[in-house]
Amino acid sequence: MDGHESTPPPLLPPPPLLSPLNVPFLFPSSSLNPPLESRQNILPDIDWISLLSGLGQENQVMIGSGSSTMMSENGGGYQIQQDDKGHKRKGSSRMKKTSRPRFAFQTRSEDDILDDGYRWRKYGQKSVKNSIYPRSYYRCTHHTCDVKKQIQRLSKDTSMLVTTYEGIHNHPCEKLMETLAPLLKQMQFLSRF
DNA sequence: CGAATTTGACCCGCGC
DNA sequence: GCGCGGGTCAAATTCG
Repeated sequence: MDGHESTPPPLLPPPPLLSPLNVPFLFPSSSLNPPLESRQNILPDIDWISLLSGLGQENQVMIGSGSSTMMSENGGGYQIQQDDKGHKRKGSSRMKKTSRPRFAFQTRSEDDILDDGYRWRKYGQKSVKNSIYPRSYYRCTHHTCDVKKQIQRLSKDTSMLVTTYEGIHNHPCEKLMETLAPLLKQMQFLSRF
């Protein structure tokens, strides 16, 4: 029996903001904190809080680069969608029927696995219709966390990767913490003066 | 040797 | 009811 019926409280913003590492057009540099200017250029102001709090309804968010609204061929944009059309399996022990927040976004990446700071375990792979590439299914390895994600490459534009997150992490991002730890220590040290 | 991945089987919803 | 498509399970295998 898989007795985690209660859905964990959302603690973190959705992954797209935390997952710039291998996505050059999101944040061109390896820096975790790019200058505000360039960030706004690519990523318009998003009210993630209200976005997350409105999970009861259907939501769709599209983000384009600059003034263009749609994701385009020039490699300058990406697209975010959210929906909560959770699939249910009644009477089955396999899945909960609770609908969970889902975020889908496209990234332009050569790498099949984009490093978003969380640790994932692959639990399935399926070939999908109308696509020559298979879809991969991942689950967050954190014991208390039930977040899933699917990754699929577009057959139309093979450099595009579609990532769909389902659920919200109820724990901090390990790699991010790892990175920030020495920084925080130094800040603590400096703040004593 | 434990953890992660692979992969075929299985399950379920949906359209016809 | 049946077949198809998509999602998950779990045993076998690989990896670190």
